[in-house]
Amino acid sequence: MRNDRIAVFVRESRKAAGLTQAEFAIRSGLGLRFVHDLEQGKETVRLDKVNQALAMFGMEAVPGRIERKAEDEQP
Amino acid sequence: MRNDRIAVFVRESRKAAGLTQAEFAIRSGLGLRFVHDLEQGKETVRLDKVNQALAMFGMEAVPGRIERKAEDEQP
DNA sequence: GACTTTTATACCCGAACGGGAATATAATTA
DNA sequence: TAATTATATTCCCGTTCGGGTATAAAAGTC
Repeated sequence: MRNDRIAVFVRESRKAAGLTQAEFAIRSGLGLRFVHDLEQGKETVRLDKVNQALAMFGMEAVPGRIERKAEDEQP
Repeated sequence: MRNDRIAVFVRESRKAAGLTQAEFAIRSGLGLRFVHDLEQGKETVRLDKVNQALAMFGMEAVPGRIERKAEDEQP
């Protein structure tokens, strides 16, 4: 599993909005299965669906510099 | 066609690197067809492939605020 | 600890992605 | 303008996504 940035963003935004995956699926017009997969960081999802989810929060997928997690840093 | 941010970024980065679509396809391990589709802004591409392309420039798909183009602005 | 809600998996299957390769069209260059 | 190179488009087709639904597991509540 990877692609945490988008997965984490969607999950946290959804929770912040007080929605369950099921509710979010309905409101966004996406399938529950997809919402789950997306939040799990599934890498092979389709970009249009990802954007459909991000659009719920005024966001979209854009290029961003890859950044290491703190744990991976060289001391 | 939509998803210009990623499409434009890949196209311009590739050209800046002095690569043709064919060369870029080979180096990135992606299909020529996909590279073309991506640069055309095809929306239904798979995220892992998009990231595979962006990774060539140290980038990845991340959530970003949707921004209108200047032309769409209300005067 | 029993009950309710939410999240995680599984299955079936139509729809569509993407690779490779061939060809057409457009853009560069000599 | 002819020749060369790059980009766009098309075909065949194996692989896989994602919807819907059912169920299991986990998390949260009283």
